[in-house]
Amino acid sequence: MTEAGASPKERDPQAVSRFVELFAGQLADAGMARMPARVFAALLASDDGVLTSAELGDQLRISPAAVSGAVRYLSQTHLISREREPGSRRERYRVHNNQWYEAIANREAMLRHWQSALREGVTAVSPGSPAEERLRETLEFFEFIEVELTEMMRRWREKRGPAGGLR
Amino acid sequence: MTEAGASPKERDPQAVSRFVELFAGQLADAGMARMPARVFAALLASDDGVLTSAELGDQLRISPAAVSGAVRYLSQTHLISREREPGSRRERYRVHNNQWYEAIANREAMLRHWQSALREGVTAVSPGSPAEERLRETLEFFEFIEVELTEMMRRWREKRGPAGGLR
DNA sequence: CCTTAACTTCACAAGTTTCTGAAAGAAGCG
DNA sequence: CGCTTCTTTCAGAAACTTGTGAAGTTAAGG
Repeated sequence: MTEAGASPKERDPQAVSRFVELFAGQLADAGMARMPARVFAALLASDDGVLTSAELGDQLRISPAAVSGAVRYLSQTHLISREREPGSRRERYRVHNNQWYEAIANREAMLRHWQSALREGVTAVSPGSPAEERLRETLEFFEFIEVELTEMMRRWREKRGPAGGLR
Repeated sequence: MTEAGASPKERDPQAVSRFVELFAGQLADAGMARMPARVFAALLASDDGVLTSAELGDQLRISPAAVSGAVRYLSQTHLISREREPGSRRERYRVHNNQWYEAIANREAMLRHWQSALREGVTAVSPGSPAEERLRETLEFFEFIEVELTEMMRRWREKRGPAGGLR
């Protein structure tokens, strides 16, 4: 009854691994570096959203060094947090159930950079030219996006839990 | 009076080039390949939004081969269109004033891929587990985003011109 | 139809990124 | 305190990416 078959009652490690690699590949296509993407996907699919360094290295068949690099990146960008297993020297890494997509959706820093580059562009072209109008309009678009994204995330939070953000 | 100085009355090629490289760098950080990003930025900052292959190679100091590769990518993704200069064998490339940001904002294909990966993930983990809930919620988030993005772009079009989309 | 200008394709060299093994660095536990 | 277990850092090998030159293809214009 533990064999492969339709509608498994239990976690299917092979299928999970397939998902992890597939989803990680898509994160990578979207610009995330390969190892961080794999580690993040593995955590997403883990039972409790928590894995140790050793478990990660094991599942993904990567060296401790690779795990180290990946989790450093992920915790710097607040996609995961590290915690120490009490009474052990093992580190555990956890996905934030209710915050990680905000981190993804929130490209505020990026938008600001784009905006500032565009302001520079506006001053470089001839006043009154089509180029100037084009750049101004693009700038307005990014300002629009910035406001919209903020509101969108507010709506998501509301929809999720009128109770509040933490779970 | 055509020298460098404060508030130039005319287009300042050096400043434009600085903008092009800066903005292209940011597009590259966001995941666009280097050459397409530079070509696209150059078109954005060009006076009429139109440049020939030769002009592009000239301004960016890249080979015809590099131009060719970049414009192929850009026109495949509908960020620019190619047109033939009538009575000449030169090709011209043009940014779409009112559509290119839609192309950027419209990550529908990407969202669909993420969603389908997540659906696969949901079936791989144990039913009723926290993992299942986590993946389901993530899936819902992306479904939410998809709807929101569509509405956001509709609002942008409205705001731009009640007149209509073409200019 | 031949010439020639323009664009495209392709193989490869140069440059960059990525992951590993090895060694060094922390920190629990006796 | 020192032993042991885990994590981090770092230099370098391997893999991948990128842009070029050169050859090939297309089509305008004589």
